[in-house]
Amino acid sequence: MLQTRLLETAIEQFGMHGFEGASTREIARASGTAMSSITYHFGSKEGLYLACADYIATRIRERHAPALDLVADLSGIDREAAVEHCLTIIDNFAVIMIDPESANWARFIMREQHSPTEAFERLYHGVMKDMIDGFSALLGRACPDLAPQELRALSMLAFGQALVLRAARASVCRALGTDNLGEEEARLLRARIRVNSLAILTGGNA
Amino acid sequence: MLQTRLLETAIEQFGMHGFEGASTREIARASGTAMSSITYHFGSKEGLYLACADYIATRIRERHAPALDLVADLSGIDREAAVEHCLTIIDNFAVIMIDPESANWARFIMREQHSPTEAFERLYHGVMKDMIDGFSALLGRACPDLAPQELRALSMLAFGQALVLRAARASVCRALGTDNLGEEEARLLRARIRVNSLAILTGGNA
DNA sequence: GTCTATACTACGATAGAC
DNA sequence: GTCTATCGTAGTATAGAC
Repeated sequence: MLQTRLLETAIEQFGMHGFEGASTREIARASGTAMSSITYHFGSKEGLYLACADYIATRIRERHAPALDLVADLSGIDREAAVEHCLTIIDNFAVIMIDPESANWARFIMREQHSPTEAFERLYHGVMKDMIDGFSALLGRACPDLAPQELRALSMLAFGQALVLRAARASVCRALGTDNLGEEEARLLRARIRVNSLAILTGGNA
Repeated sequence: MLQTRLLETAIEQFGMHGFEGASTREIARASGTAMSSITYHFGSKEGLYLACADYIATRIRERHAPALDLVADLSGIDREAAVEHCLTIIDNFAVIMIDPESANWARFIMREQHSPTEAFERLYHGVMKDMIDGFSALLGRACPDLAPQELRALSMLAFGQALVLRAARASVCRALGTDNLGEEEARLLRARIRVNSLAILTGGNA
């Protein structure tokens, strides 16, 4: 599919060089087609950029489907199970942050986090909102004494532990004395995230 | 100082639009000078970019001087004091991540985290290395049972909690239902980070 | 040291053949 | 639906006046 090939190349290029820095000529060339195909299929460079946001949201939603199902129905879940579900979701997120595959669209999203455009709206309402809302609700079962606003803050901080593995990847690698995050490093990091998260959920905020 | 004015404008522009996206013309114009001044003072666009990295490293080092002093001499520090110092440093970092002033150079650094260039070397050896090494050593006093590699992993994860406030700023704001992180949100977030960090240091990893 | 003027390249968009 | 050709604009770098 030409459109898909263009989208995946574009996400890579937009992530690597930014919106202004990426060139439609190069995106087309790397996709094995002519630049005017972008105009034809997406209207303009900006149209392509927004289509990338939708594409990313869909892909993430697919990948997080198990986690979203986990929080879909909270009725009759006890506190211990809620804690365990939280740990699973955070670990799930950590795996994605470690995975090299997340590099391309992570950079795309990071850029939007700093100065959001229409593309951020599509990402947020396409997948982020449901993840944050769902996780906060689940967290409420694990930490029943926290106010709603505190739960939302805690959600973001908990994700932050895993996010750093992508957002500050180069520093993490340096700190661990490695070139990239292989299986050994992944095991170490996920284990620590689990221990930390358990302490947060059962110690400090219980 | 013309050079300083150019550097600060450049950091803003490089952060906002990326290396390729930022234009030397615009940087010069916003600094109130001609574009050829950049060539004269920094050699080229790339020279300006690298000079920005050095400038950022120096600025951060200034700002983190109290924290770096804190970890300079660990002799005769007891465990309780080490925990308290860790909490102070993490809070210090959180304040910087919340501060709007960090936005410009944070974007610059984030870009380098994803695909490091020579500029990352200058940032890392200019300030990051000392911060990570120092904090890991301090953490070793707070959590004496952890192996050195685990301490380094834990350091990065602990910073991650604060980093998310800058790296995923737009999502954090949405989650908290606010347009920006004001005093009220800052108080809430810092309090939670402190509680979480205390739980991590004394509960899960003690 | 800072300016103007200019050479050269690459960009996004569009028109029109097929 | 995909291509080639081309237009107008904006980029970096450089040369040379002052």
